[in-house]
Amino acid sequence: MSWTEERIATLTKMWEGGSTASQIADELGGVSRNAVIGKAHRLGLKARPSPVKAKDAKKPAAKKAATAPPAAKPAVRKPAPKREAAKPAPQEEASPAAAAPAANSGTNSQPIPNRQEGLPKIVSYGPGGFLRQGPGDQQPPIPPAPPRRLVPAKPSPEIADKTSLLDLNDRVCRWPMGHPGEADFHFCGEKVNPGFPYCVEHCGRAYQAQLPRGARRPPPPLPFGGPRVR
DNA sequence: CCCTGATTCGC
DNA sequence: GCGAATCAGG
Repeated sequence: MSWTEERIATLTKMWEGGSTASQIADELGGVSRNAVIGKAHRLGLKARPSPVKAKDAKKPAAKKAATAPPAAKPAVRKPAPKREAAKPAPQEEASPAAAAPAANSGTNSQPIPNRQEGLPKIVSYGPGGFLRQGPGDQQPPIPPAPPRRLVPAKPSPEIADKTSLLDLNDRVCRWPMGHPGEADFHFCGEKVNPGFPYCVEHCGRAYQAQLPRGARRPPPPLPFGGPRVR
């Protein structure tokens, strides 16, 4: 399985959208969680609330006994030995500075509460790999009010005033037109169905019944030949 | 235990 | 460039 443009696009969107690497890997299929993380890092998009504490001011360069540790370098990663022997250097540095009262106590603010707290919320992704939220995430009622007919694509008049990523706000339809990365990729841009991220027309397409992640097999009939080609 | 992301390093 | 193995925190 290779990293095509679309797979990378989906990975990027989901990663930035707050999905976990496992979810992304599951969605993409054919790749492991580690592959997703590795790719994300290679793409340069990292920095997300990670469980491992963010060491700062300390040198983490004691991991693999980097430069020239005196002998005893296990080096090779064996397939299945027990834990790698030894963390060689305890690395003791006596904090010399007397004062340094560290007045950075209030700098811990992570504006990223974007995590499912065990809720069975269903998060899936639309045609362009864009976050698609369930109706319950917005406002419980409000029937999508299906349109009379579904026209293939007739959102904005011309591509001249097409809705770009920067033009998105919570009043215009975020339905992607085309594929990310393409020259004329844009968004629907219609006035949204109040309470939804899409216009009335695209709500009818976005909010089709989505099975839980486990029992989901055939992708729903999405337009534009969505990114998932399994 | 489970989960998470980070990192390393052989391929 | 890729990703399994590994690490490390929650």
